[in-house]
Amino acid sequence: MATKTAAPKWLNPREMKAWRSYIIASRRLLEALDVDLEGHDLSMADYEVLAQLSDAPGRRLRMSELAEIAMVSKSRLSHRMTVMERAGWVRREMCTEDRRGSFAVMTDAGWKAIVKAAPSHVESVRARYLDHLSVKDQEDLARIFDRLQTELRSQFLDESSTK
Amino acid sequence: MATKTAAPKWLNPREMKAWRSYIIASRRLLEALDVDLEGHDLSMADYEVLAQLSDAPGRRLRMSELAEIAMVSKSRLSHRMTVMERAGWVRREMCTEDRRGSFAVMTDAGWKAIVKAAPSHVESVRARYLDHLSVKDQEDLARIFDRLQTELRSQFLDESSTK
DNA sequence: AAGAATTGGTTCAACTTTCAACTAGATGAC
DNA sequence: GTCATCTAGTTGAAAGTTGAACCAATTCTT
Repeated sequence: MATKTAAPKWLNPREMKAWRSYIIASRRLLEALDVDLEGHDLSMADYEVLAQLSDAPGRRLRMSELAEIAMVSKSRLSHRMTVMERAGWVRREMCTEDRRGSFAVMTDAGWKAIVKAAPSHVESVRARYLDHLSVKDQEDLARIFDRLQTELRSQFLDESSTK
Repeated sequence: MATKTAAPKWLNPREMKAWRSYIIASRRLLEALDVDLEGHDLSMADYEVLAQLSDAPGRRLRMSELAEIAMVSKSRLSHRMTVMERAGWVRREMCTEDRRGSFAVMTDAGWKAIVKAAPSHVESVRARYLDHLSVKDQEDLARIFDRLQTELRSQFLDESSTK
């Protein structure tokens, strides 16, 4: 791992603040958002799965694709699907083109559930996060975290190829 | 819940970007940091517990205090402690002043483990996060997330009093 | 066209987290 | 002092998550 200039071992106060305040606020924020969703019997992760599915054409997606865009493991998606299937929000359908595969399909009840939950979730994102940011803050954060994401992805690709 | 001006129901593109890029990058970041720590048989949560404990005078803290500052539930701390106790990193000690209570105490082995893990974790925080931020970014993030945390805490206090 | 390697998805077992119940000691009211 | 209430911490069961093993279908190689 080549570093341009040898980085000091520990974090200086500025770095420390940038790190700690981010990590602590994020924990609290995620926690608050999760609590806010509880009223709809949803976790953030399940919400994300349903939201992605509801956005897909025909409200159906291949399992792996859904896992990918909702950022959950295949195994986890499989488990959550059986739970949400029991709740009547989704169902699985055989995939005829590739008979290993299956589709996750959102039911009407699932659609109703997400349509019902969405406004309150959005309100919650506002109240917990966006409302405390200026327009400039929002733009800064978008820029910063976009870059971060790009870097992380390229690191990930590097690591999985060289390893 | 009084809003100054009625907020539109959905997020505009700028808000959406500020939200999505933050949440996605954060997920990836946390994931990467956790993977980096795996080599030391630690999760971020356990690392945090040990780090806080190692900072405490005498490397000992009351269980509830440790739970508080490491941001984990009492129950969870209790369970993790028994795991880490088995690993020989910590031990519990009776508290004589308040005989309901107990102390979490870091052992020498635990101290060695955290001292060994810390530099690589710091390096990981740099490589995954700090290195991609300008000094200005760092200052902005510190300011933004500090404010966020303050707001979230005051919301939390409000909600638990009025509820 | 046969076998090897890959992919899509599920399942099992181990482990972690949560929630509610519980024990035991401390505190407060009267 | 005694009864109620509160607090510290643990426990056990249920639910959630992970990762490896697995099955079946597909694709690649030759």
